[in-house]
Amino acid sequence: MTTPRTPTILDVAREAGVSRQTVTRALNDMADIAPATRERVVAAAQLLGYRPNRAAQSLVKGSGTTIGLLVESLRNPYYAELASELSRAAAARGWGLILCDVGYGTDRDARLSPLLRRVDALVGCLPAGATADVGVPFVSVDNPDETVGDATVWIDHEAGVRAALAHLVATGRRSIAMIDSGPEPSTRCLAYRAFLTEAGLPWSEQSEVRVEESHDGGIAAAAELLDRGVPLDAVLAFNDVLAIGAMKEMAKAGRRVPQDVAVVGMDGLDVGGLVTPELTTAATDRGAIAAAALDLVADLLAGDRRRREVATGLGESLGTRPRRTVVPHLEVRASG
Amino acid sequence: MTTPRTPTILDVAREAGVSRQTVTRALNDMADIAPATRERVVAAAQLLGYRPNRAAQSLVKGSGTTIGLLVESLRNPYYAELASELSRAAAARGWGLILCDVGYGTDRDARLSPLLRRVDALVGCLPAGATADVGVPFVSVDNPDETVGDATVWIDHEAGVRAALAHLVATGRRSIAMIDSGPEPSTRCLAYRAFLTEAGLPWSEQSEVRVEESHDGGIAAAAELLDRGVPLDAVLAFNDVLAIGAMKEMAKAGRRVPQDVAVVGMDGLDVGGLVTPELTTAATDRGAIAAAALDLVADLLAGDRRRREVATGLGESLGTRPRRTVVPHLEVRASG
DNA sequence: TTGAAAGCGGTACCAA
DNA sequence: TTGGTACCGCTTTCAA
Repeated sequence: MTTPRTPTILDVAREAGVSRQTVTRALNDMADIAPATRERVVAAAQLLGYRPNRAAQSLVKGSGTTIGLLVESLRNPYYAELASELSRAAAARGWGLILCDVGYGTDRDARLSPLLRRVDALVGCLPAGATADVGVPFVSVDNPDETVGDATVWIDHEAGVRAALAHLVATGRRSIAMIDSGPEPSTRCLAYRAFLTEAGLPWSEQSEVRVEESHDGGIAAAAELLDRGVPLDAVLAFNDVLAIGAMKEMAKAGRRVPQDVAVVGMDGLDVGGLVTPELTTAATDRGAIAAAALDLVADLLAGDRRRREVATGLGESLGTRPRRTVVPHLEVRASG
Repeated sequence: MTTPRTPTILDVAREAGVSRQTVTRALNDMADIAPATRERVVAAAQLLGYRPNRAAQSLVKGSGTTIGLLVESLRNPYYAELASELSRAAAARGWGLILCDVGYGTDRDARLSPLLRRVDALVGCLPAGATADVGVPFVSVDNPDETVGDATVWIDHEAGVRAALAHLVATGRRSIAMIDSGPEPSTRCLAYRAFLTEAGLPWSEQSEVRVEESHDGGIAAAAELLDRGVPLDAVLAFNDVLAIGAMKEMAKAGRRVPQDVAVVGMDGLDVGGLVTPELTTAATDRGAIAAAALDLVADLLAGDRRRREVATGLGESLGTRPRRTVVPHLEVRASG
């Protein structure tokens, strides 16, 4: 038994006894077609299970922009909220957004390559130095390593850290530890040190813990801090996920939050509102981050065009478009 | 100044002084091309900012499957976790997954239509009777209304409810309320009633609250239950998000959870592990749900083919493939 | 109202 | 090692 290939517009035309243009007219609700003819065509298409070939359609109409979103895992609420914003921002521009949940650890590249042949550009939120040279424009979001990608959305975490610490100081805290993430002191951590110094607050190596960026990491960090037995009336965490883990461990160890020790996170995730007490956090505007990322993608896509104009002697000059957008922090959102 | 149109392979060929096939060879790392020629071509492509047209490429090579994922909002952790699984399952099949975060309320269709011209099928997780007749195969996930979509992933919530209630009863609870969602009693709610009856446990209309499916809904529901002043030593919630809201409100009202009142959710979301105490929940296997959904998509896509065979007299018979996959619940995950 | 022909931008096969 | 040519499936323009 021969498997018939998937039917094309020609098959429908043959079946309906008309030409292919007539099929197009019928199936696309165009004018100038006799109702009877249309019905016959529609019936034929239905019978054959015809569905227009998307690639052919795109080829002739222009394919529209599709971008890929790279995240470690959508189970991390930070990425989930960002993806939500990006999806809407993309939809607003009429762009498609292909999701690539690369997952922690392994075969990043394996998951990546099938994606690359489908997108015009990539927006990525990957911590490590992964994903260097893909073939398409690449906008990295909140990546401390600015050498990654063709453009960067940079979040002003220094301001966020200062706001968070100012809040703690204003509420009378003096022994403030920091839960940092990553092998090296982050920008946030450096800002933390600078603030403490300027404010004349105590700091020592014992004030900092460095853990993996996860809920469990937050738990481990809090346990470690308590273990050290140093004075501690507040903790600033690298982000909300860590902060929530820390809060949980503090409570488990019998410390009252925030009476005994205040915990402040960064990001302003929804989950911060689910826990008790609600998490105090230096929030970022993920809508703005998403918008900035898509603007950069648009710039990059347009930049190719501009570069071409110059190359062909038609353009004026390249014009130095910023390849780095700085997104500010919002106010500190204190818990009830 | 004329804006040059985006360069095609022909432009590169002209620039490099070769034929277009040679360009293809050079750019696709194919054999049988002189290194010098390749370099020249690559340079020309680089100069022109050439990038192959995806649509054209797809047209000639076969476009590969791309599916769309419809969710209310990725800010709802349930959808986020499901999207994560679906993304990976799709990647494993070499499929692309376009995300459509339709958002609550408004312009669903507006967000939907640009998506439809990009996908071969749709997987949707929409509660209301939205999105009836899209032009592509549609698999609805966990939708109580089975008339929606061409196939359904059905979750055996009845078993989940029974397991959850059995757990409560085993720990000595007798006055068990239910927080339900939606205007009508859900399947879960009916299962709840049946279980109570069979177990000889008390039930009255006062035992149920019906609220909007959100964290705030959970808060409101708990407040309402407490207001009623009926006996209450346990609450079963329609899902984890509601349960977490309820837990929070209970604690706020001075009820100890779980000593005074136990709260059980359904879903088994990660967030259940973030709150204190950790949420007890009747978990589902979202990996299985995702796999089932993609299997159904594959069936649907293949079904078109089969239908065609029959229509053209080549196929045997349609064969009644199930259009509804039932995914079981996992065990109840009790808190510490 | 319908049909014929010319592309859209690539890749593949065969001949040079 | 390279180029010529057909063709992928659809839409659009122009005639009939």
